[in-house]
Amino acid sequence: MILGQWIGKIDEKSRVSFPKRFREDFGEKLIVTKGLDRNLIIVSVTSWESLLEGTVGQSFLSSDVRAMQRFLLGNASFVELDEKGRFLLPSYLKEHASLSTDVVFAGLHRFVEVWDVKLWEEEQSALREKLPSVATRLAEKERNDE
Amino acid sequence: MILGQWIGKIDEKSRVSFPKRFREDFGEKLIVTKGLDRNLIIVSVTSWESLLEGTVGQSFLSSDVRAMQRFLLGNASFVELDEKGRFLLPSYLKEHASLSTDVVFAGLHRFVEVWDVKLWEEEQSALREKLPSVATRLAEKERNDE
DNA sequence: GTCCCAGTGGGAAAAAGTGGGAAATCTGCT
DNA sequence: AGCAGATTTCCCACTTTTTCCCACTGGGAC
Repeated sequence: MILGQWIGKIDEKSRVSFPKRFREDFGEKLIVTKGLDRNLIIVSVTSWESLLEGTVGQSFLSSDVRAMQRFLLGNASFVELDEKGRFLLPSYLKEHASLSTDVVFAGLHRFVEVWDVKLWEEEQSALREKLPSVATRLAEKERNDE
Repeated sequence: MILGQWIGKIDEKSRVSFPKRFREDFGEKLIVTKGLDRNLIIVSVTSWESLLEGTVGQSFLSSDVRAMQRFLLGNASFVELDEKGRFLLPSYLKEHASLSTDVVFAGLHRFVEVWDVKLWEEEQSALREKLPSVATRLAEKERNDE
């Protein structure tokens, strides 16, 4: 179970330390990709592959398949940690998440999210406002699914 | 698994660097052809035939198959990389994808797409809008296929 | 305090990317 | 056939990026 948060830095060479506590779960090789919000997602190679099942094998004649592939595969990046546990962050990902220097790594069960500190804090305070209604909707959904 | 993106340039002589990270998977000899959108597709010689299965591998008695053959095969160009990993881009392909100087290479599992940077960004933001519905349709399709 | 380790920063060599000259080849025209 | 202009190929030079180290810092344990 991956959880907790950690604050790290991006240096001039776009290197980022991957939190030590997550390293044993993920290994030395990671997949970094765009998140659905202004953030990044890091997953291990093994869970990445299971995520892709059923989408990438299909024919490129379908425009839906092409769209999904462009999002899932085109935006992803395969990175390896150096001996100090750092990896190189591609610039297109850095831009997508508006990362400057200080970033937050948040463990979310099966994957890790990366946020710019500032945006993370904004998200947190926004969360405080909307959490009650979110909880209500989730509860309704759960009831309907049964 | 081919994934990730990279930005390259087309120089005055219509030469383009093929990203290093893709080179080991593709080798020195590539096939470049028109994509179904405003883009190009690059395939390795070895996976070219398997990629075509299900598209042009079918009977030539079907006029749809013939049409697709004309598009994919008729527009294909066989190129070789120079010692610096560059290849020459035929002008009819350059025009098809509206390429100017900066292009994006996106790795999509078995092949690479080439886009003009501007068009790629537009595609990305369009993707953002339609991704939820795309995901739903793909999930439904998968359920029906079972 | 000292030791140790995770994290951070940076130098320098190597590799990759970019640009362009000049020879070689091709093309069309007289 | 022979020439002129354009295109392609081969090669070299410069710039930027990446990679591989090594050194420093700061906090926690002893």
